[in-house]
Amino acid sequence: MPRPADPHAREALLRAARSEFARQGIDRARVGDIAQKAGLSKGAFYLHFASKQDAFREMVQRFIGVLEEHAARRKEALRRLQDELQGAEPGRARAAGFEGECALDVEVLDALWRNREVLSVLDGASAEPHRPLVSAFRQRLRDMLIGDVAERQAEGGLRADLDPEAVADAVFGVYETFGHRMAGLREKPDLGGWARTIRTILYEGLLPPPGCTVPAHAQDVSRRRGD
Amino acid sequence: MPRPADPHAREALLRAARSEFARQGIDRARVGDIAQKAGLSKGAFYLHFASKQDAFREMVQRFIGVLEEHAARRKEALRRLQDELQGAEPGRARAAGFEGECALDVEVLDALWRNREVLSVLDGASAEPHRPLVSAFRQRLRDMLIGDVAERQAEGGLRADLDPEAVADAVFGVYETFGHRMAGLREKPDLGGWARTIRTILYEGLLPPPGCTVPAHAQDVSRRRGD
DNA sequence: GAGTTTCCTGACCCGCCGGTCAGCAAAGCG
DNA sequence: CGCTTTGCTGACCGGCGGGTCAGGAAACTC
Repeated sequence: MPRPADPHAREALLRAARSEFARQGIDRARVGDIAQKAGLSKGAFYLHFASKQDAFREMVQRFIGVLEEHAARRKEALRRLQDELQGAEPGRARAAGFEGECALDVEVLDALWRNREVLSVLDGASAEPHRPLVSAFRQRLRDMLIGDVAERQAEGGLRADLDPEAVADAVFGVYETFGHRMAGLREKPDLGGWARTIRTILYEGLLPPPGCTVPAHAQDVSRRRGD
Repeated sequence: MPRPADPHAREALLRAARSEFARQGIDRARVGDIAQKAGLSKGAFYLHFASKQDAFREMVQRFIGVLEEHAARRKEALRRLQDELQGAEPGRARAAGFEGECALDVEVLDALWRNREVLSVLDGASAEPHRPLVSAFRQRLRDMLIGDVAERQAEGGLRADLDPEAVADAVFGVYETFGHRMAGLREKPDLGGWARTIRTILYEGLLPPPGCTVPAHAQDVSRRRGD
């Protein structure tokens, strides 16, 4: 009669793996330390995973699943929001649309917060032999984002004079930097505030809005200065 | 009479080191391979550097120097541009200012292009024991950027209602993603186009500009949809 | 309680590689 | 050319750690 595997072993090993990967990087993380952290042995690790790299692969695949789930839910929620706001007065629709979208962004940021160790690990895994897996992961996210942007541009929601790939990369970059910020925090930040800031920067840009009290001369010239 | 060191040895070793670091990551890069790539021996490597980590540190410090030099030159060039555009008609000043700034951005992007291997290395060095050095490097860049943003906000060039740290992080994120793009390219991209695209996204945001032909209703609702 | 099967353990093996060092030779002066 | 000093070489050493495996024990059925 076969002995059933400890149902928690695999999860514990994965949790320990990502913690050690985040702390030491994949290459320097030791299987012995991972197993010990999980309360198991090296042999147990190798029962569940073919190799360290295998554990890393599963960690990434799970994270992809999380992000794709969020993307699907967000898409559907945006559609429902759009339907709800039809017929509403443009001003109210705009404000409610913005807040609604920010609320959805908060969910994504929350998922990033809960997976901030994974973000750290992925950060430090851009060289061989991890590169193919991480490149594929990034490209998958990028493709999702590019599709989104192109769709929004086609329906007039985003300016259509910019290359969707460039836009997607800019958006990706902003989220990634905010993801980095999470790595260094002990407590959950104000994700609502982050969502509004990110959305404002991405939608409206960094220039002062029209009607600003700065002298037109100073504004016209310094306005084109950069970061 | 002391034998002078080969004047090219250190440079050759650093070039080889960054190439191998970019390819394999610091931890998996082998000193034997680095030395061989430089046309020298392991012993020669250890004559010039205390350790692999030491070579990495010098690589990062040189890159900081490059970026700081560019930041200083850019600051000075912007000041000169500002003086030149004083008294000019606002419309012309704005357009000329934008193009002038893009030209300066091209120089920064060019520096990133020439150091794209370093960008790759830094990408993959976020775990211990490299973390302190890389975090310090990033924080230094971030501080420069935050200072810039705060200054621009104070003089009305950038909208002042956003946290300068958040703005700096967003800008940093965008440049970083475009830096990533460079890693995968064989030939220099159209940096002028990149500069304009980045500047447009950061200054004006992703929403369609006023006067767009999309129906107001569709625009008002879908306008608040996101990435 | 006995028997069977599988899970888990942790000692072990082997290859790898960072860093060392004895010795060779290049550089340059007198 | 001889001598001195230092740069450079590459064999060597020792520690490390990925992965293996023989054996113990847990799980479960009869």
